[in-house]
Amino acid sequence: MKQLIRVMKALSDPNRIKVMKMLEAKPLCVCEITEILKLAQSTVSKHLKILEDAELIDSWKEGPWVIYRLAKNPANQYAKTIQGHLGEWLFDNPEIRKVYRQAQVADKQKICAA
Amino acid sequence: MKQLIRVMKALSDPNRIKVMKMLEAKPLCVCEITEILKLAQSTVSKHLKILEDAELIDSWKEGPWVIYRLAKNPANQYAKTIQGHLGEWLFDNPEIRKVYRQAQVADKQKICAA
DNA sequence: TAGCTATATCGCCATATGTCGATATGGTAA
DNA sequence: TTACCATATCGACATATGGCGATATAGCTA
Repeated sequence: MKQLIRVMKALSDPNRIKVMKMLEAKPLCVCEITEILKLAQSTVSKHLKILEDAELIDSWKEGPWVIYRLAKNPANQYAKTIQGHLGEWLFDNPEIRKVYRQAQVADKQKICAA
Repeated sequence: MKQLIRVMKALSDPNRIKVMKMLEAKPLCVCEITEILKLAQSTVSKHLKILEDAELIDSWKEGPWVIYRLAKNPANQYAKTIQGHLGEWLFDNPEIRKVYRQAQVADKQKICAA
């Protein structure tokens, strides 16, 4: 039950939902997500940890960045199922469409190390 | 997005998850749920309101009782989808199995007006 | 080594949430 | 009407959550 609640809690926040939808566009580094959400970097880092703990996303290092993406085939069945549905949800939401489009064109070379 | 978050928040609490699974056994009145969860009646009432606001359950009056059941075909697509999955989840969880069995045999004639 | 960049963690604060007991509401029975 | 029962709402409390700025960590580059 803890695993299920972790997933539900993780998706109980609008900014974390936005992150999930942004990552559908493409994998992103923390500074890109921070720029799009207009939150403090520490806040974004915390959100990402919550999503990662729920197995909804995963990450790897790439040069100076930590890149996050939607988790591929999570062991957590709840994460896997809900993540699948999320992919079909919310595209009619203007706020979501906006961050999704921003994610599509995000360029870490330009955003980071400004 | 608010609707989705309402559903996710509603299912972010172990006692509310238990209520959902108990209602899979059969519709129950508030005093039966209160007895099984061993919580204050006011607490149970609040949990039920949260689940009902998310369209995961609905209710009707029947004699002295208010009976709650899993919502049939909720207009809220998120509620509908997640409710469907919940029906297949967590039966391997001992805590859930316990309250499920208690719900199956609950008898409001015996529990209420003790 | 020193300094810079990206990210994570820490400490704090305001608000949200889960819990309870007490009280209000609504219906039924005497 | 009065009394009682089931349920809902209220007010208070402790804990959880989301936000921030400051600081720590890790890797790269000069």
